[in-house]
Amino acid sequence: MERRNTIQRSLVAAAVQKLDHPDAEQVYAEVVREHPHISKATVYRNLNLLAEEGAIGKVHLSEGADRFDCRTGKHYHLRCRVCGRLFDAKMPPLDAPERLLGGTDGFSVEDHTLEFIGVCADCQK
Amino acid sequence: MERRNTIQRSLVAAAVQKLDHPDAEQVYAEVVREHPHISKATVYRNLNLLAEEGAIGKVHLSEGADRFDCRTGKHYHLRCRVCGRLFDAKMPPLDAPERLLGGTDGFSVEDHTLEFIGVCADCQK
DNA sequence: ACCTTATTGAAAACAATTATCAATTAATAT
DNA sequence: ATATTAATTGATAATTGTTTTCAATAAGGT
Repeated sequence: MERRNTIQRSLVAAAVQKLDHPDAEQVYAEVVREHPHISKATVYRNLNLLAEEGAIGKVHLSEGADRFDCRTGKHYHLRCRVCGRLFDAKMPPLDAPERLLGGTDGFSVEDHTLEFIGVCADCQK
Repeated sequence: MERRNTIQRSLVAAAVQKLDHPDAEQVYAEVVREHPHISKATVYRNLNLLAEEGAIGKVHLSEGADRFDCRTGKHYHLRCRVCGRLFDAKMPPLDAPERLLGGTDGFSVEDHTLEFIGVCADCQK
């Protein structure tokens, strides 16, 4: 199952770089301009492949479609509940917040997600 | 639009009390035993109504269907990635974690979600 | 050029949820 | 009790976001 370099794959990767936290639909819209025959399934497939191999990040939110992120290091997001835009939080990842979990009966914490919800500067006007 | 007391609504509420963080499907399965003619749409509608009025909690996770919670106060959850079960975190809600967000360009934070992912005691065996 | 196999495109399948709408029913007034 | 009326229901269709299927295509090595 060695990976091959397809033009579709690099177009998808480039679109994630170019766009700001796009969802799959937006990536498709961007790629289809250069490559009008690409299938939506190919976009989804490649987004997932790229995310699996760590080339991009996949962000699951408390509302709406998944977003994709060219920043790959662990970081949190702020989601504007008005326009839906995502912003990178300028905040270091919490250091082992599971230590705050007093006595969780042998549950072994491997990861956590943290999402901030609010209204962005533009939408406050 | 004043709310009425229907038997369906109270059965849905009772099922959420009885079950442990069920999803809509599980609530339906429970209610349909007593009330075989209930529609799935009615279950979804009432879960959302109850959540809106604060009688139950609705939990959106990073995977799978939404869960419902008879505990209504703000608290976090641990999700077992093996069996999917949800556990209440014995941890006080973070106090204004948005203070850790240095300079977020006028974004006003109203809320946040925090979810722990790992493996529960049972699934570690 | 040839072979093997990953990848593609198109469409269907899928999962979770919401919308539609005529029929029913709870709460209120009569 | 009875009529009124608007919320609610049940059944189904529609939606949204995503994955699966599968025959056809194309990469990359030999």
